[in-house]
Amino acid sequence: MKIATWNVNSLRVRLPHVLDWLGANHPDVLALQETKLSDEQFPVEAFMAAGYQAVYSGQKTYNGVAILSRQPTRNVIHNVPGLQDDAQRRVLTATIADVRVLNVYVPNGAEVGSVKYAYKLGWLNKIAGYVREQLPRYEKFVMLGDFNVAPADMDVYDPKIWFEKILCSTPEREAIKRLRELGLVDLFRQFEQAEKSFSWWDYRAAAFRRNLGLRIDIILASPALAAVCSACRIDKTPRALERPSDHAPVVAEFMAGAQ
DNA sequence: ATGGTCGTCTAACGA
Repeated sequence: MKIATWNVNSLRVRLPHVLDWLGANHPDVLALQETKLSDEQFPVEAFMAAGYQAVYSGQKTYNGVAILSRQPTRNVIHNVPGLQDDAQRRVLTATIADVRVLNVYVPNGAEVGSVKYAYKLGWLNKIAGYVREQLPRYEKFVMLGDFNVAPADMDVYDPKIWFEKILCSTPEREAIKRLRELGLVDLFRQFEQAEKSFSWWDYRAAAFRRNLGLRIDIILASPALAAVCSACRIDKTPRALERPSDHAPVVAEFMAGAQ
């Protein structure tokens, strides 16, 4: 089984890239963030033709998450306790085969100390409460998406520049640490990885060409699922295409038994 | 160099 996450920064613009990537990689599950589409505009047919079902929680212009899967999705949840009244569509939960999937688009936070930063920390706290309550119910649980947090200095091209800046501040990193303390495992760090492995590069200043990036797209798994994970990698290929998303997909593979 | 680039819509704003 192969499970992936990708912030596409507008599914309308990136649909050709996503379809090409599905064809080349045939993941069982692909969690998307920043679709920026209302539900009526979601390209269900294009994915169906590619062999994928889709569930989605969208809004116009901003945010929007979706889960694509080869097998049917069950028990789809669009809301989280404490975030029911949040108009921002940032979370989607569904079961595929025997895996409970929680797709998140964590708020960016704009700047440390801002109103958006407070919203981000509150949002992370509520999601952690949801995970604490849900995780014991599922042996195979995966929380993945754009976390908008680089968990450690090794996930940042220049930790001095980013010291206590947004995406790297101590309270944000502690929020991620708390998720790990609930038992979730950062699959990427279970394996030997190249130094300076990142999943997001700013569009500006030729950041991708210079590999000035951060690892903010993350796949966290329950212990039972982490135990059968055989690989986790970032696929930089689509970031090098014409008119790319600013994020690259992250892919985790699981040995039979997670099928 | 306190900028730079995208995507949303066509003015700023969010990332």
